Amino acid sequence: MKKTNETSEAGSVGLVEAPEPQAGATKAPRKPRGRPLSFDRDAALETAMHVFWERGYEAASISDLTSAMGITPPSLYTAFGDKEQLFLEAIERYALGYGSAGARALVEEPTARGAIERWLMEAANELTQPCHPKGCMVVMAATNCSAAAERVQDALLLRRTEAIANVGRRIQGGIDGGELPADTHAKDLANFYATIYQGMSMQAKDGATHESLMATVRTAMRSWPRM
Amino acid sequence: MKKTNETSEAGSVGLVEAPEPQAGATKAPRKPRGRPLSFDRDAALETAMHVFWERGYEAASISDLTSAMGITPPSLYTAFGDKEQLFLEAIERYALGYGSAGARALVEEPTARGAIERWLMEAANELTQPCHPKGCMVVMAATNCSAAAERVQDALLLRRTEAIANVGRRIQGGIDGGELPADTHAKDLANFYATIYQGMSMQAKDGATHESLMATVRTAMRSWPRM
DNA sequence: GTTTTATCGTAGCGATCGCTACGACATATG
DNA sequence: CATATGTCGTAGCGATCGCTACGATAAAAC
Repeated sequence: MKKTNETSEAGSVGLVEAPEPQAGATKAPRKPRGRPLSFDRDAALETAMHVFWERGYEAASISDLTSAMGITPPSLYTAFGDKEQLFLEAIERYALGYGSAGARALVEEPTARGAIERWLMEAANELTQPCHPKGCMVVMAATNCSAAAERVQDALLLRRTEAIANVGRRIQGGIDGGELPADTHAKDLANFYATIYQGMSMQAKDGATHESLMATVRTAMRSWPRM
Repeated sequence: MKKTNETSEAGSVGLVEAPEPQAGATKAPRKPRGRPLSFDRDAALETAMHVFWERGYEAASISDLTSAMGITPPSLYTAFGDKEQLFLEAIERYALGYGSAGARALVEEPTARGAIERWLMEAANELTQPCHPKGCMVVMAATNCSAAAERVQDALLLRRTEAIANVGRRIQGGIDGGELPADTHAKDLANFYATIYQGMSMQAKDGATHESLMATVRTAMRSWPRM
């Protein structure tokens, strides 16, 4: 068996920060034994992410991926395991990059309302950018798949579920802090704004403009509970 | 060439009402020449619709379809043309059946607000029914496809666009009739509630309950413009 | 009855799918 | 140097995809 997953994990961590060689560490950062990869693994993963983002998990064929990444099938399988693992790495990369604005808004904004509003306004901007595929990859990349893609669908569903839970916790914090009425149902409100976000993602894929999504955000904020 | 599309059209019309033999009409309802179909075309189409609804356009294979419909591939191609035409017929059937509640609410309700609210409340019920696939077929059945499915994607996009336009016209009618503030932007408000509907469809596919979607509808109606 | 028309079931077409065997090649280790 | 390790490109595996040729069969037209 080949142990490709080891380097695989290191690669996705390397997106955040380089694996700093600790001074006097026991582990030496020695080079691996055999012939090294002849391509930039990170750049190839970035390209694969865009292909999956554009086409979806199953519609993106190995042929689509390898030609876009500039490598051959054996190289892809050596570096990433198989199609499913490559997709999961691509999703992780997406979540840490393009898809990270929402989580940042939730922890950085002082009020729950400000956090939700910033999340959606930044989404209106990001989902309609012309330099990458429209819509949210976590929402759109595996909506209709065959039974063979169940693991991938479950992974995306888990990410969506956890994101909504984070929104709910932020809202509950607002309730506890007196920002929102005490009788506010945090989960329902979180589901509402998640519904808005997922709907915006589909609208963006259907060609909606940034201005159109911004209007939707403004309208959605009118549903924010009044004290 | 075989002329299967002729009977094809008649079949989808027959969903609404039987082709009544007009008294003294010039066209006699004579039987077709050759060997008749050995299966119920309407029932087979209904089954195909459910398979497409459950799996999506591309993930539903001819093998999936024929085994569910209880027929062989040649019978499918004789009766429906090809996979694309079968899907388009299935979508038409869906729009006239399960997906027709929204259009009905728009024309039947006396107020624009009542129409939108009834549309979404009925959607909350329909999208979560356990006796058929979750979510809206027009929204979900071709979200991530290969380039080969462009025609199908365009057909669904057209249906979504027209549905939103209908909502916009109903809202504009409410503005003109004095039900809504004169400065209300009908298209923006229609896009907002379409975003809600499409988001609800994804939530339903992710396992949301009827009660959860109803809570979202109630929250969304708080965004309705106040006079 | 014969002829014509059209669907039937069997069987399989060419294309593409995800994936890999295999020998050549490039690197670290001894 | 020789050896071990692991990626390289070529070429193609078995499976499935959407779809169809073909002879048999069932109905209407004659």
